[in-house]
Amino acid sequence: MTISSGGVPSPKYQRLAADLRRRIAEGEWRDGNALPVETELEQQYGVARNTVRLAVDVLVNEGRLVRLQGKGTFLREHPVLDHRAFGPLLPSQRGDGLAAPSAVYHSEAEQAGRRLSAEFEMLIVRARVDVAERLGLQPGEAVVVRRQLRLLDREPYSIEESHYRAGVAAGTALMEPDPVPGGDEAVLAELGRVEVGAVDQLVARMPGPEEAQWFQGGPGVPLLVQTRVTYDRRGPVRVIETRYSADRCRLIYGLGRLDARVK
Amino acid sequence: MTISSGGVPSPKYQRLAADLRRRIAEGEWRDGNALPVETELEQQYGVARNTVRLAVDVLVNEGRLVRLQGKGTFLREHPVLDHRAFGPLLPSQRGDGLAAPSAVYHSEAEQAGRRLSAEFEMLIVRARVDVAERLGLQPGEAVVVRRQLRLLDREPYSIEESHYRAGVAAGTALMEPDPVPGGDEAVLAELGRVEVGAVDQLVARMPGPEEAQWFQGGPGVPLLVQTRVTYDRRGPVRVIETRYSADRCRLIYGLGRLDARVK
DNA sequence: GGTGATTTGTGCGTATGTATT
DNA sequence: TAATACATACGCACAAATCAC
Repeated sequence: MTISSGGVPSPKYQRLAADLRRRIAEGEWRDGNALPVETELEQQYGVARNTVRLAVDVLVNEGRLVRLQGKGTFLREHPVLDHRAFGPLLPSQRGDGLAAPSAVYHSEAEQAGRRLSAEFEMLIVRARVDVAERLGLQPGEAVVVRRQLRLLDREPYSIEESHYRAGVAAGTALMEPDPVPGGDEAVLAELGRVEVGAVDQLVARMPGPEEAQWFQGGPGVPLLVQTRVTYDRRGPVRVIETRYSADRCRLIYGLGRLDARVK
Repeated sequence: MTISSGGVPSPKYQRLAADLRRRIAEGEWRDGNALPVETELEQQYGVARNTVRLAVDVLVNEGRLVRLQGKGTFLREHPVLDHRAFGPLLPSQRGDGLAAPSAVYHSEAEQAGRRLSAEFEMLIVRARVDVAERLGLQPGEAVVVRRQLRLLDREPYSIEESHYRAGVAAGTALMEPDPVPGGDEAVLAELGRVEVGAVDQLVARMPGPEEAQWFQGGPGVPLLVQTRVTYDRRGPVRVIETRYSADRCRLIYGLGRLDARVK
């Protein structure tokens, strides 16, 4: 073991993990270069391959390393795209700070030199209990879910699902299995339901198996989940749940008066 | 193998993990009961102990299970406490929606029947590059960091760090190694620096080793990190970075007009 | 296009350590 | 103290994906 095993009586694989962290921080294996292969790490540290794998597992689950079968082990890349979830928009963008039509997403990405695309789905399902509660529905009542699967530079970025009470969507373009040009907000406005407020709830958690499969993030990449309930003067209008791959997204909220500096 | 290995040619440990997920979802091992011990799972599924551990590893890193040496393997508990990061406060609370004095935290916890405590530290350090940038400082300039380590029912909940430019804090109570009664906002107000706006940036990531040690969450529990830059009319005032253990916290933002329903 | 070498993935077995009960 | 249960560590073999030739 070339690792200082002096005062710290911790297990080998943990010391090994700590040493790899140090070497990463010091800049070995910059950019896209691979780490030494497992057999070489065995020899460098004089441990069994199993121990090497345990150590690398730790860093993988911290989101620092990615293993690719047949290729090697690499530093995880973190190309982030900011998304302004609320607040003053750039002059070139429409909206009052609350609504974030698809166009806003795309212009954010464009200005960062990235490309955002989306697939659309519409489905009618029984409301999840938490959705039903927020919309004031009976448990098990039907809701229309309009889903956008967003890709950033071809890679999974977010899943956005708008939940509408069936009665609201009935007979409108919201029942069509296609995105509404101008955004769902336009349809709501025609119905006289202009969203003037919202409550956002933010949580982070690890993806479940289906989510992990879609997001392709692998272990160590949490999801950032934003659950927005929008309101007009009559009450709740819709629930918008957006799940972001946390290594690709930062959510921005502009709050209060920002006349001085908008950053 | 009692698992249906029919159409799915995935590895044993992954099928085993999927089966454990199913059994968890179906309610075996409710409340605080332990899962079968590893040797029993070996026999139930007819695999090596190593394979059992690989499968359980998956669920541990998804945040679903916790392993306790000498005791067993258990479902992870998720007692969450909402924290209102912005928006209309309850009538019993002071504040304009922007500032969140410690008193607010405590009353939130109290109303949920939980108890929140905090330890305080003050330190003077060179500004991190991102903090320096946001405060408009030269790289490496000194900042005063006022840190609150918050515990919820005796368990680690959050780390909040306010970063002040040294020039701002000099000669004020902000240099004292104790919390300011009434909150740091009171001191800023005396200096004529009333915070009127803020920009929040939200990200989720896995904890580093020191963070993991403090939060005691183990693998599978991400952090939710809120980085707030507050502004008065002259410019940025301070950077407040708050790291939450994601399994114990939900952040709430009230946005726009919420006269109708405040939930 | 294919073949073999490389590299990580999966799976088995065994032994011993450490914390809890 | 003894038994239980997870943690650490070694070893081996073969599979699957990738890459260089």
